[in-house]
Amino acid sequence: MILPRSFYARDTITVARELLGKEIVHRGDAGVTSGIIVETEAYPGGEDLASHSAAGITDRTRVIFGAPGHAYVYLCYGMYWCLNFVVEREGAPGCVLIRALEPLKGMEIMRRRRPRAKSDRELANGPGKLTMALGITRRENGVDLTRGSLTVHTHGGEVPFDIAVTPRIGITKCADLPLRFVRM
DNA sequence: CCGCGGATCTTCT
DNA sequence: GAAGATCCGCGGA
Repeated sequence: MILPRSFYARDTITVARELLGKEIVHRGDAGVTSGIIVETEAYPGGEDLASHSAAGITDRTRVIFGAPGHAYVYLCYGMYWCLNFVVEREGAPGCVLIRALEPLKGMEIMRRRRPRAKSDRELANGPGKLTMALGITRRENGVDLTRGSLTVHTHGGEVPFDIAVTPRIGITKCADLPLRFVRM
């Protein structure tokens, strides 16, 4: 089942936690690839200076202030694409960074896109790696996650799991907030 | 396994 | 003009 827009139209931390265990599916030119979300980070906006939306509405951040259930894709360090999901109600900023996937469908396609991966678990165990594995680039910025080529689904047969909570990785502002969530 | 530095370019100051 | 939500290869333990 595709997650409905109401799933995303909630507070950032709740959505970041509940995205763990869900399946991201991308239908690209090479075929279908997918993976289970195992690591996320919350970027709630507002007082959080680490959130891109702290800069206000700009060409880059406009999508973060828009309707929930859309993708926010940006270029990191000039070389890597990072995938976020827009959350909170329309007009309120908030997004969730997808930091790692457990590869599921289209493993052959992902291996071709990630020639440097020495094992299957290295295919998508990082924010830049998972966009490479799924073939996600600027083209996907702003797309609707409830229809189209990039969607998020429930994943049946999921057994309960623990969630580890830690500070977010690789930031300098608001670096101590416990906003990173990892499926154990 | 761990730490270090280079690559590379968009965005905001 | 500088920083930045990263990755990879290298060298050492």
